[in-house]
Amino acid sequence: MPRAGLTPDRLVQAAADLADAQGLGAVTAAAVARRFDVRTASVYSHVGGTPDLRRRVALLALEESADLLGDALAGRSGRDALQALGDTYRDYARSHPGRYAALRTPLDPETAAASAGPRHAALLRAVLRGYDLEGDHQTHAVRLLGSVVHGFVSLELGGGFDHSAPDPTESWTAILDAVHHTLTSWTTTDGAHP
Amino acid sequence: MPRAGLTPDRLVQAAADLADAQGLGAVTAAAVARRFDVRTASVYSHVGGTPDLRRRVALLALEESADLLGDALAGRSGRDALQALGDTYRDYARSHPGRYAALRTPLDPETAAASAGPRHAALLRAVLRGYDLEGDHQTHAVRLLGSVVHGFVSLELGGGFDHSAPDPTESWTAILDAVHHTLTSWTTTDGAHP
DNA sequence: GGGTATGCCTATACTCATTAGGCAATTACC
DNA sequence: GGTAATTGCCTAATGAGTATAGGCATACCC
Repeated sequence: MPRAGLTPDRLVQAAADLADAQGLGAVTAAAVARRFDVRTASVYSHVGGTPDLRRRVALLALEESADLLGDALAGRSGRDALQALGDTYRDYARSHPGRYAALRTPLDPETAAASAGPRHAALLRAVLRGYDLEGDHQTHAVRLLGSVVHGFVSLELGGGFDHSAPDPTESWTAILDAVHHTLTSWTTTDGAHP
Repeated sequence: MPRAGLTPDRLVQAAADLADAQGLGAVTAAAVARRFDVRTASVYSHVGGTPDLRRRVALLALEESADLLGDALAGRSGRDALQALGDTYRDYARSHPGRYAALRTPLDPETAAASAGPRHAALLRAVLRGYDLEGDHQTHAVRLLGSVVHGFVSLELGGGFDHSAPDPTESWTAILDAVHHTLTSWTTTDGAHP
Protein backbone atom coordinates (compact mmCIF):
# COMPACT_ATOMS: atom_id res chain seq x y z
CA MET A 1 0.00 0.00 0.00
CA PRO A 2 1.48 3.32 -1.12
CA ARG A 3 1.65 6.14 1.39
CA ALA A 4 -0.91 8.87 1.42
CA GLY A 5 1.65 11.66 1.80
CA LEU A 6 0.15 13.37 4.80
CA THR A 7 1.68 16.61 6.04
CA PRO A 8 0.34 19.14 8.52
CA ASP A 9 -0.17 21.63 5.68
CA ARG A 10 -2.09 19.24 3.48
CA LEU A 11 -4.25 18.19 6.40
CA VAL A 12 -5.03 21.80 7.34
CA GLN A 13 -5.80 22.64 3.72
CA ALA A 14 -8.23 19.73 3.56
CA ALA A 15 -9.71 20.75 6.91
CA ALA A 16 -10.27 24.28 5.63
CA ASP A 17 -11.99 23.01 2.50
CA LEU A 18 -14.12 20.75 4.63
CA ALA A 19 -15.05 23.69 6.85
CA ASP A 20 -16.15 25.71 3.81
CA ALA A 21 -18.16 22.82 2.42
CA GLN A 22 -19.77 21.45 5.56
CA GLY A 23 -19.19 23.94 8.31
CA LEU A 24 -16.49 24.32 10.92
CA GLY A 25 -18.23 21.73 13.07
CA ALA A 26 -17.59 19.09 10.43
CA VAL A 27 -13.84 19.53 10.83
CA THR A 28 -12.77 16.50 12.85
CA ALA A 29 -9.74 14.26 12.81
CA ALA A 30 -11.95 11.43 11.56
CA ALA A 31 -13.46 13.45 8.70
CA VAL A 32 -10.09 14.69 7.48
CA ALA A 33 -8.69 11.16 7.65
CA ARG A 34 -11.53 10.00 5.42
CA ARG A 35 -10.58 12.62 2.84
CA PHE A 36 -7.14 11.05 2.52
CA ASP A 37 -8.53 7.54 2.74
CA VAL A 38 -6.46 6.93 5.82
CA ARG A 39 -7.14 5.71 9.35
CA THR A 40 -8.02 8.34 11.92
CA ALA A 41 -5.03 7.49 14.08
CA SER A 42 -2.68 8.45 11.25
CA VAL A 43 -3.79 12.05 11.46
CA TYR A 44 -2.46 12.25 15.00
CA SER A 45 1.10 11.80 13.75
CA HIS A 46 0.90 15.18 12.03
CA VAL A 47 -1.46 17.37 14.04
CA GLY A 48 -2.57 17.34 17.64
CA GLY A 49 -6.18 16.33 17.11
CA THR A 50 -9.49 17.97 16.34
CA PRO A 51 -9.07 21.20 18.38
CA ASP A 52 -5.55 21.68 17.01
CA LEU A 53 -6.86 21.15 13.49
CA ARG A 54 -9.47 23.87 13.95
CA ARG A 55 -6.94 26.20 15.52
CA ARG A 56 -4.72 25.73 12.48
CA VAL A 57 -7.62 26.43 10.14
CA ALA A 58 -8.16 29.67 12.05
CA LEU A 59 -4.52 30.66 11.60
CA LEU A 60 -4.67 29.82 7.91
CA ALA A 61 -7.80 31.89 7.47
CA LEU A 62 -6.25 34.82 9.32
CA GLU A 63 -3.20 34.73 7.03
CA GLU A 64 -5.19 34.30 3.84
CA SER A 65 -7.64 37.06 4.59
CA ALA A 66 -4.93 39.42 5.80
CA ASP A 67 -3.13 38.88 2.49
CA LEU A 68 -6.30 39.61 0.53
CA LEU A 69 -6.93 42.66 2.67
CA GLY A 70 -3.41 43.95 2.12
CA ASP A 71 -3.75 43.60 -1.64
CA ALA A 72 -7.18 45.18 -1.71
CA LEU A 73 -6.17 48.20 0.34
CA ALA A 74 -2.94 48.94 -1.46
CA GLY A 75 -3.15 52.42 -2.95
CA ARG A 76 -6.63 53.17 -1.72
CA SER A 77 -7.88 55.58 0.89
CA GLY A 78 -11.08 57.14 2.20
CA ARG A 79 -14.41 55.85 0.94
CA ASP A 80 -12.57 53.72 -1.57
CA ALA A 81 -10.53 51.94 1.08
CA LEU A 82 -13.63 51.47 3.19
CA GLN A 83 -15.40 49.73 0.34
CA ALA A 84 -12.36 47.57 -0.40
CA LEU A 85 -12.07 46.53 3.24
CA GLY A 86 -15.73 45.66 3.58
CA ASP A 87 -15.94 43.87 0.26
CA THR A 88 -12.85 41.83 0.99
CA TYR A 89 -14.27 40.51 4.24
CA ARG A 90 -17.69 40.00 2.71
CA ASP A 91 -16.41 38.22 -0.36
CA TYR A 92 -14.11 36.08 1.73
CA ALA A 93 -17.01 35.07 3.95
CA ARG A 94 -19.20 34.21 1.02
CA SER A 95 -16.60 32.21 -0.85
CA HIS A 96 -15.13 30.62 2.29
CA PRO A 97 -17.83 30.46 4.95
CA GLY A 98 -16.04 27.87 7.08
CA ARG A 99 -12.76 29.75 7.00
CA TYR A 100 -14.57 32.96 7.85
CA ALA A 101 -16.26 31.28 10.81
CA ALA A 102 -12.85 30.03 11.91
CA LEU A 103 -11.66 33.64 12.18
CA ARG A 104 -13.64 33.89 15.44
CA THR A 105 -11.84 30.94 17.04
CA PRO A 106 -10.47 31.98 20.43
CA LEU A 107 -6.68 31.76 20.50
CA ASP A 108 -4.40 31.94 23.48
CA PRO A 109 -2.55 35.27 23.76
CA GLU A 110 0.83 34.12 22.43
CA THR A 111 -0.71 32.32 19.46
CA ALA A 112 -2.89 35.34 18.74
CA ALA A 113 0.08 37.69 18.91
CA ALA A 114 2.06 35.52 16.50
CA SER A 115 -0.88 35.19 14.10
CA ALA A 116 -2.01 37.50 11.34
CA GLY A 117 -4.58 38.97 13.75
CA PRO A 118 -2.47 42.04 14.48
CA ARG A 119 -2.11 42.57 10.73
CA HIS A 120 -5.89 42.76 10.46
CA ALA A 121 -5.95 45.33 13.23
CA ALA A 122 -3.20 47.34 11.58
CA LEU A 123 -4.98 47.32 8.22
CA LEU A 124 -8.19 48.46 9.86
CA ARG A 125 -6.34 51.33 11.49
CA ALA A 126 -4.70 52.14 8.18
CA VAL A 127 -8.09 52.62 6.57
CA LEU A 128 -9.04 54.98 9.36
CA ARG A 129 -5.90 56.99 8.87
CA GLY A 130 -7.67 58.53 5.91
CA TYR A 131 -10.12 60.09 8.32
CA ASP A 132 -9.07 62.69 10.75
CA LEU A 133 -9.84 61.08 14.10
CA GLU A 134 -8.37 62.09 17.41
CA GLY A 135 -7.67 60.17 20.60
CA ASP A 136 -10.32 57.75 21.72
CA HIS A 137 -12.34 58.41 18.61
CA GLN A 138 -9.87 56.35 16.68
CA THR A 139 -10.52 53.34 18.89
CA HIS A 140 -14.26 53.91 18.78
CA ALA A 141 -13.99 54.03 15.01
CA VAL A 142 -12.03 50.79 14.85
CA ARG A 143 -14.67 49.13 16.96
CA LEU A 144 -17.53 50.62 14.97
CA LEU A 145 -16.02 49.49 11.71
CA GLY A 146 -15.27 46.03 13.04
CA SER A 147 -18.76 45.69 14.45
CA VAL A 148 -20.52 46.80 11.29
CA VAL A 149 -18.47 44.62 8.98
CA HIS A 150 -18.50 41.52 11.15
CA GLY A 151 -22.15 42.02 12.10
CA PHE A 152 -23.37 42.47 8.56
CA VAL A 153 -21.31 39.64 7.12
CA SER A 154 -22.24 37.23 9.85
CA LEU A 155 -25.95 38.04 9.71
CA GLU A 156 -25.92 37.74 5.94
CA LEU A 157 -24.06 34.45 6.11
CA GLY A 158 -26.49 33.12 8.69
CA GLY A 159 -29.35 33.81 6.32
CA GLY A 160 -30.66 36.73 8.35
CA PHE A 161 -31.33 38.79 5.23
CA ASP A 162 -33.00 36.07 3.22
CA HIS A 163 -36.68 36.44 2.47
CA SER A 164 -36.56 40.22 2.50
CA ALA A 165 -36.06 42.79 -0.21
CA PRO A 166 -34.03 44.64 -1.31
CA ASP A 167 -30.83 42.88 -2.24
CA PRO A 168 -28.32 42.89 0.63
CA THR A 169 -25.71 44.46 -1.62
CA GLU A 170 -27.84 47.61 -1.81
CA SER A 171 -27.96 47.78 1.97
CA TRP A 172 -24.24 47.12 2.09
CA THR A 173 -23.51 50.12 -0.07
CA ALA A 174 -25.90 52.30 1.91
CA ILE A 175 -24.33 51.16 5.17
CA LEU A 176 -20.79 51.84 3.99
CA ASP A 177 -21.96 55.27 2.87
CA ALA A 178 -23.34 55.87 6.33
CA VAL A 179 -20.16 54.71 8.01
CA HIS A 180 -18.10 56.91 5.72
CA HIS A 181 -20.26 59.86 6.61
CA THR A 182 -19.95 59.11 10.31
CA LEU A 183 -16.18 58.82 10.12
CA THR A 184 -15.93 62.03 8.14
CA SER A 185 -17.97 64.08 10.54
CA TRP A 186 -17.05 62.37 13.80
CA THR A 187 -14.28 64.64 14.93
CA THR A 188 -16.08 67.81 14.02
CA THR A 189 -19.19 66.89 15.96
CA ASP A 190 -17.03 65.42 18.72
CA GLY A 191 -19.17 62.45 19.63
CA ALA A 192 -22.06 64.41 21.04
CA HIS A 193 -24.66 64.30 18.32
CA PRO A 194 -27.83 66.19 19.13
CA MET B 1 -35.24 4.87 43.68
CA PRO B 2 -37.26 8.05 43.54
CA ARG B 3 -37.84 9.63 40.20
CA ALA B 4 -35.83 12.58 39.04
CA GLY B 5 -38.86 14.47 37.77
CA LEU B 6 -37.62 15.18 34.26
CA THR B 7 -39.72 17.33 31.98
CA PRO B 8 -38.83 18.95 28.68
CA ASP B 9 -38.94 22.37 30.32
CA ARG B 10 -36.64 21.46 33.17
CA LEU B 11 -34.22 19.82 30.77
CA VAL B 12 -34.16 22.87 28.51
CA GLN B 13 -33.68 25.18 31.48
CA ALA B 14 -30.73 23.09 32.62
CA ALA B 15 -29.37 23.01 29.07
CA ALA B 16 -29.58 26.81 28.87
CA ASP B 17 -27.75 27.22 32.18
CA LEU B 18 -25.13 24.79 30.98
CA ALA B 19 -24.74 26.78 27.77
CA ASP B 20 -24.17 29.97 29.74
CA ALA B 21 -21.65 28.32 32.01
CA GLN B 22 -19.69 26.20 29.55
CA GLY B 23 -20.69 27.27 26.08
CA LEU B 24 -23.30 26.07 23.66
CA GLY B 25 -21.02 23.25 22.58
CA ALA B 26 -21.19 21.75 26.07
CA VAL B 27 -24.94 21.24 25.70
CA THR B 28 -25.27 17.52 25.08
CA ALA B 29 -27.80 14.89 26.11
CA ALA B 30 -25.12 13.27 28.28
CA ALA B 31 -24.16 16.48 30.06
CA VAL B 32 -27.76 17.40 30.85
CA ALA B 33 -28.42 13.88 32.10
CA ARG B 34 -25.48 14.26 34.48
CA ARG B 35 -27.03 17.41 35.91
CA PHE B 36 -30.09 15.43 36.94
CA ASP B 37 -28.03 12.43 38.00
CA VAL B 38 -29.80 10.30 35.48
CA ARG B 39 -28.73 7.99 32.65
CA THR B 40 -28.28 9.57 29.25
CA ALA B 41 -30.97 7.39 27.71
CA SER B 42 -33.60 8.85 30.05
CA VAL B 43 -33.24 12.25 28.44
CA TYR B 44 -34.48 10.79 25.17
CA SER B 45 -37.94 10.16 26.65
CA HIS B 46 -38.47 13.90 26.93
CA VAL B 47 -36.53 15.59 24.15
CA GLY B 48 -35.30 14.42 20.78
CA GLY B 49 -31.60 14.42 21.51
CA THR B 50 -28.71 16.85 21.45
CA PRO B 51 -29.69 18.89 18.37
CA ASP B 52 -33.28 19.15 19.59
CA LEU B 53 -32.01 20.31 22.98
CA ARG B 54 -30.01 23.10 21.38
CA ARG B 55 -32.90 24.08 19.17
CA ARG B 56 -35.07 24.40 22.26
CA VAL B 57 -32.46 26.50 24.02
CA ALA B 58 -32.52 28.80 20.99
CA LEU B 59 -36.30 29.12 21.20
CA LEU B 60 -36.11 29.82 24.93
CA ALA B 61 -33.47 32.49 24.38
CA LEU B 62 -35.53 34.11 21.62
CA GLU B 63 -38.57 34.30 23.91
CA GLU B 64 -36.65 35.52 26.93
CA SER B 65 -34.78 38.22 25.08
CA ALA B 66 -37.87 39.35 23.18
CA ASP B 67 -39.64 39.78 26.51
CA LEU B 68 -36.77 41.81 27.91
CA LEU B 69 -36.69 43.88 24.74
CA GLY B 70 -40.40 44.53 24.90
CA ASP B 71 -40.15 45.72 28.49
CA ALA B 72 -37.10 47.86 27.81
CA LEU B 73 -38.63 49.60 24.80
CA ALA B 74 -42.01 50.32 26.34
CA GLY B 75 -42.56 54.05 26.40
CA ARG B 76 -39.26 54.96 24.79
CA SER B 77 -38.42 56.41 21.42
CA GLY B 78 -35.56 57.95 19.48
CA ARG B 79 -32.09 57.94 20.99
CA ASP B 80 -33.55 56.61 24.19
CA ALA B 81 -35.09 53.59 22.52
CA LEU B 82 -31.88 52.98 20.61
CA GLN B 83 -29.90 52.84 23.83
CA ALA B 84 -32.46 50.55 25.45
CA LEU B 85 -32.40 48.19 22.51
CA GLY B 86 -28.65 48.01 22.36
CA ASP B 87 -28.20 47.70 26.10
CA THR B 88 -30.78 44.96 26.35
CA TYR B 89 -29.01 42.81 23.77
CA ARG B 90 -25.61 43.63 25.22
CA ASP B 91 -26.62 42.92 28.80
CA TYR B 92 -28.35 39.73 27.79
CA ALA B 93 -25.24 38.55 25.98
CA ARG B 94 -23.02 39.33 28.92
CA SER B 95 -25.22 37.72 31.53
CA HIS B 96 -26.22 34.79 29.32
CA PRO B 97 -23.49 34.17 26.77
CA GLY B 98 -24.63 30.66 25.89
CA ARG B 99 -28.22 31.72 25.41
CA TYR B 100 -27.06 34.67 23.30
CA ALA B 101 -24.97 32.37 21.13
CA ALA B 102 -28.02 30.13 20.75
CA LEU B 103 -29.90 33.05 19.17
CA ARG B 104 -27.92 32.42 15.98
CA THR B 105 -29.01 28.78 15.72
CA PRO B 106 -30.46 28.16 12.26
CA LEU B 107 -34.13 27.16 12.46
CA ASP B 108 -36.30 25.73 9.75
CA PRO B 109 -38.76 28.25 8.29
CA GLU B 110 -41.89 27.06 10.13
CA THR B 111 -40.13 26.89 13.48
CA ALA B 112 -38.62 30.31 12.90
CA ALA B 113 -41.99 31.78 11.98
CA ALA B 114 -43.58 30.35 15.12
CA SER B 115 -40.71 31.56 17.33
CA ALA B 116 -40.15 34.93 18.93
CA GLY B 117 -37.86 35.83 16.01
CA PRO B 118 -40.51 37.91 14.27
CA ARG B 119 -41.10 39.75 17.54
CA HIS B 120 -37.44 40.78 17.55
CA ALA B 121 -37.81 42.04 14.01
CA ALA B 122 -40.96 43.95 14.89
CA LEU B 123 -39.32 45.58 17.92
CA LEU B 124 -36.36 46.63 15.82
CA ARG B 125 -38.67 48.23 13.31
CA ALA B 126 -40.58 49.89 16.12
CA VAL B 127 -37.40 51.62 17.29
CA LEU B 128 -36.83 52.89 13.78
CA ARG B 129 -40.35 54.25 13.59
CA GLY B 130 -39.03 57.14 15.68
CA TYR B 131 -36.86 58.11 12.74
CA ASP B 132 -38.31 59.35 9.55
CA LEU B 133 -37.09 56.80 7.03
CA GLU B 134 -38.58 56.18 3.63
CA GLY B 135 -38.78 53.07 1.47
CA ASP B 136 -35.65 51.00 1.21
CA HIS B 137 -33.92 53.18 3.77
CA GLN B 138 -36.01 51.56 6.42
CA THR B 139 -34.69 48.13 5.50
CA HIS B 140 -31.14 49.43 5.24
CA ALA B 141 -31.58 50.90 8.71
CA VAL B 142 -32.86 47.64 10.15
CA ARG B 143 -29.84 45.89 8.71
CA LEU B 144 -27.43 48.56 9.89
CA LEU B 145 -28.81 48.47 13.40
CA GLY B 146 -28.83 44.69 13.50
CA SER B 147 -25.28 44.55 12.18
CA VAL B 148 -23.88 47.10 14.61
CA VAL B 149 -25.55 45.59 17.65
CA HIS B 150 -24.81 41.97 16.82
CA GLY B 151 -21.31 42.80 15.61
CA PHE B 152 -20.33 44.78 18.66
CA VAL B 153 -21.84 42.37 21.14
CA SER B 154 -20.36 39.34 19.48
CA LEU B 155 -16.89 40.87 19.16
CA GLU B 156 -16.99 42.01 22.78
CA LEU B 157 -18.15 38.60 23.93
CA GLY B 158 -15.40 36.93 21.94
CA GLY B 159 -12.84 39.02 23.76
CA GLY B 160 -12.06 41.17 20.73
CA PHE B 161 -11.96 44.34 22.82
CA ASP B 162 -9.86 42.98 25.65
CA HIS B 163 -6.35 44.33 26.06
CA SER B 164 -7.21 47.69 24.58
CA ALA B 165 -8.34 50.94 26.12
CA PRO B 166 -10.72 52.64 26.52
CA ASP B 167 -13.54 50.76 28.18
CA PRO B 168 -15.87 49.17 25.62
CA THR B 169 -18.84 50.91 27.21
CA GLU B 170 -17.39 54.24 26.10
CA SER B 171 -17.16 52.98 22.55
CA TRP B 172 -20.66 51.58 22.83
CA THR B 173 -22.07 54.98 23.72
CA ALA B 174 -20.08 56.67 20.98
CA ILE B 175 -21.26 54.09 18.47
CA LEU B 176 -24.91 54.45 19.44
CA ASP B 177 -24.50 58.21 19.11
CA ALA B 178 -23.13 57.72 15.64
CA VAL B 179 -25.95 55.38 14.66
CA HIS B 180 -28.49 57.83 16.03
CA HIS B 181 -26.94 60.59 14.00
CA THR B 182 -26.94 58.46 10.89
CA LEU B 183 -30.57 57.51 11.32
CA THR B 184 -31.55 61.10 11.95
CA SER B 185 -29.84 62.47 8.89
CA TRP B 186 -30.28 59.53 6.56
CA THR B 187 -33.42 60.61 4.77
CA THR B 188 -32.33 64.18 4.33
CA THR B 189 -28.99 63.27 2.80
CA ASP B 190 -30.68 60.48 0.85
CA GLY B 191 -27.96 57.90 1.04
CA ALA B 192 -25.51 59.70 -1.16
CA HIS B 193 -23.01 61.14 1.23
CA PRO B 194 -20.30 63.25 -0.40
C1' DG C 1 21.43 -3.44 -1.60
C1' DG C 2 21.43 -2.88 3.31
C1' DG C 3 20.26 0.06 7.19
C1' DT C 4 17.49 3.45 9.20
C1' DA C 5 13.94 6.80 9.96
C1' DT C 6 9.32 7.50 9.77
C1' DG C 7 4.60 6.93 7.95
C1' DC C 8 0.55 4.63 8.37
C1' DC C 9 -1.39 0.58 10.43
C1' DT C 10 -3.75 -2.45 14.17
C1' DA C 11 -5.28 -2.68 18.75
C1' DT C 12 -7.33 -0.68 22.67
C1' DA C 13 -9.88 2.29 25.94
C1' DC C 14 -12.70 6.22 26.39
C1' DT C 15 -16.95 9.25 25.77
C1' DC C 16 -21.16 10.42 23.48
C1' DA C 17 -25.51 9.46 20.64
C1' DT C 18 -29.28 6.80 19.99
C1' DT C 19 -32.66 2.84 19.99
C1' DA C 20 -35.10 -1.18 22.07
C1' DG C 21 -37.17 -3.23 25.59
C1' DG C 22 -37.86 -4.07 30.89
C1' DC C 23 -39.05 -3.15 35.75
C1' DA C 24 -40.92 -0.10 39.04
C1' DA C 25 -43.05 3.92 40.78
C1' DT C 26 -46.97 6.66 40.18
C1' DT C 27 -51.72 7.61 38.98
C1' DA C 28 -56.42 6.43 38.09
C1' DC C 29 -60.20 3.93 38.95
C1' DC C 30 -63.36 1.17 41.42
C1' DG D 1 -57.51 0.64 49.81
C1' DG D 2 -56.51 -2.48 46.30
C1' DT D 3 -55.74 -3.29 41.53
C1' DA D 4 -54.87 -1.84 36.79
C1' DA D 5 -52.91 1.15 33.60
C1' DT D 6 -49.53 4.39 32.69
C1' DT D 7 -45.33 6.41 32.30
C1' DG D 8 -40.56 7.22 33.97
C1' DC D 9 -36.15 5.86 34.28
C1' DC D 10 -33.42 1.82 33.84
C1' DT D 11 -30.18 -1.81 31.45
C1' DA D 12 -28.41 -3.40 27.20
C1' DA D 13 -26.48 -2.87 22.82
C1' DT D 14 -24.64 -0.62 18.55
C1' DG D 15 -22.02 2.76 16.17
C1' DA D 16 -19.14 6.95 15.69
C1' DG D 17 -15.52 9.96 17.35
C1' DT D 18 -11.13 10.94 20.26
C1' DA D 19 -6.97 9.58 21.65
C1' DT D 20 -2.64 6.63 22.81
C1' DA D 21 0.69 2.74 22.29
C1' DG D 22 3.20 -0.02 19.71
C1' DG D 23 4.18 -2.74 15.16
C1' DC D 24 5.32 -3.47 10.29
C1' DA D 25 6.60 -1.82 5.95
C1' DT D 26 7.87 1.78 2.87
C1' DA D 27 10.94 5.21 1.36
C1' DC D 28 15.24 7.24 1.62
C1' DC D 29 20.33 7.49 2.24
C1' DC D 30 24.65 5.82 1.70
